Amino acid sequence: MSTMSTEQPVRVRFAPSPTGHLHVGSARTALFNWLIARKSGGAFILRIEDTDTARNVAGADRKIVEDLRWLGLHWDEGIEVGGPHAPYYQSQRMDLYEAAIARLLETGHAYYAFDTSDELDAMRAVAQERKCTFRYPRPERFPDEADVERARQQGLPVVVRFVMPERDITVNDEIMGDVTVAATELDDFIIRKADGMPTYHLANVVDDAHMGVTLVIRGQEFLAQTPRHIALQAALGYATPRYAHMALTMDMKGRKLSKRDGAVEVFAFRQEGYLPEALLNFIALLGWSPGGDRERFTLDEMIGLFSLDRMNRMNSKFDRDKLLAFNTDAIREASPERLLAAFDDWLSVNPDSPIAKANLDTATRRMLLAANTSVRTLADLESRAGFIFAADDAIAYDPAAVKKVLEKGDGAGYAMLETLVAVFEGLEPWSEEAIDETIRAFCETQAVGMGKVAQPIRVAVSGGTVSPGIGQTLALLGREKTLRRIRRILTERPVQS
RNA sequence: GGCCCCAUCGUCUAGAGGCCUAGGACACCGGCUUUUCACGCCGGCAACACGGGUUCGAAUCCCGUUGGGGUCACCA
Repeated sequence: MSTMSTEQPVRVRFAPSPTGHLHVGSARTALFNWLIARKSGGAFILRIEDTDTARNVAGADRKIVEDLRWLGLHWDEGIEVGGPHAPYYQSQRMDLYEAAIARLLETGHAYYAFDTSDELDAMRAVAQERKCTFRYPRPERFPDEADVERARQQGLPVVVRFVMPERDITVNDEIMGDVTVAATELDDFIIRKADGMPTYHLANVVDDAHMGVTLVIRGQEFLAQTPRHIALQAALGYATPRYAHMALTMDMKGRKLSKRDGAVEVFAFRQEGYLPEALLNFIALLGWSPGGDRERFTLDEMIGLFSLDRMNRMNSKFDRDKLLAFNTDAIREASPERLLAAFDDWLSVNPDSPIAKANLDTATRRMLLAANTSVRTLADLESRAGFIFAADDAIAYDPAAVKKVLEKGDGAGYAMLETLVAVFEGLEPWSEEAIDETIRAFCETQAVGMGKVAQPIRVAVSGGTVSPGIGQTLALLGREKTLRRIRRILTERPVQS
């Protein structure tokens, strides 16, 4: 079978910058790396690329760790778990970069430069005017240490640039195919910034080599940069790893996924009540398909099915509706234990919700879940049943609901509530079953439809027309609160017609 | 703008020259179910960007056009 890949164990890495919570696009990159590591019996490494001191956000590494763990994408080597190539923060590996830069300087593969950003901008502007690609003008004579000293004294920025070889470079990409970039498109890029930190290109290449990374799976935005990395590897005597550049995930308009149209961080989806298995399944299908009609998989199934040659080359759009559908199914298919665990996790990341503040016992949480199997996200439980646990005077009445359910027909709904008060006062015991049974019997003797009875109650206790089953709702609410809310609406009569 | 990548329903995709009158899923529309909202079930609408080739035959191969994306940083 073709799915029984002969993939050799690969060493892959996920190397985010610590700027905040994990973005779903990054999660997708992490997932594919993780999948192939698991499938091949290789290793998945988590490295933090924090060489941009200005952009680093304190605590972001912790958030990334939390998000990755929530997804179930565990790493074999990296921050927090350690490994043979520790440390896994680039800011702690400066000696490695310094050694590499020194070697490049000594062998004539790199040189110092002192241009200010204004000068650089001016040169680019000129190139722009002449409509040609800007390429940094390599000096005929490379500055020596004395020049560096002089530049420093003059307060000029001192950077190190790599001598880009004058040859076309082909990337043998496992997704995009062979991509050749002409020598004329590449110039002497910076490998050490004025603040002494290595640039992404240098640190990334050095670390991948030292950590024994054999396969690099990353977003297509890096494809055009890869020739630089290949040249760097050649100059440093490193082997070039295999490359696989994935097409990107965009928003529904084909633009970059932005916070403006909804959650983009894994943590935000967690707070919105998505299950990691649903998110992962959905994300996996953005640019990958095992072929055929199947599209629902567990993580374990994905490991078995995954292969790079099934990756698409075209960008995909993040369709939130489809994700919601996946989540709906994941909730419906989850075992009671799994669902309870997921709900508890949701409560832990939504501590301010009424439902979390109610500190429900396990039996009640189970009951709530069992009776609301039609929710699409765990957060729906809050919007559906949150009012039960809110304070009585926090209930806001929906004017349209009041008008339609209570006032219509000369206040028939209010009249119904008046009658119901007496019924509820004598109802024993106050349980879901007894309440349902009593209401059912009441409807029969009064010869009215269920809707005529249940809807007024809903509006009275919730303010709107939506709630879980009426028996469960009132049982959870308790007799006292039920009656209090009914009496309150009878006195207030919130909307005048 | 230069360079690079891409192009099947609105969206994710199946499709590796005849199996395609193009399949599945989501969304949408209609119906059923129903104490509310949903869920669910059934049915329907809907695509090979365009133009040239190659071939007995093209969604599948080639070229061009158009469109989209990426990249040209002391960000990763």
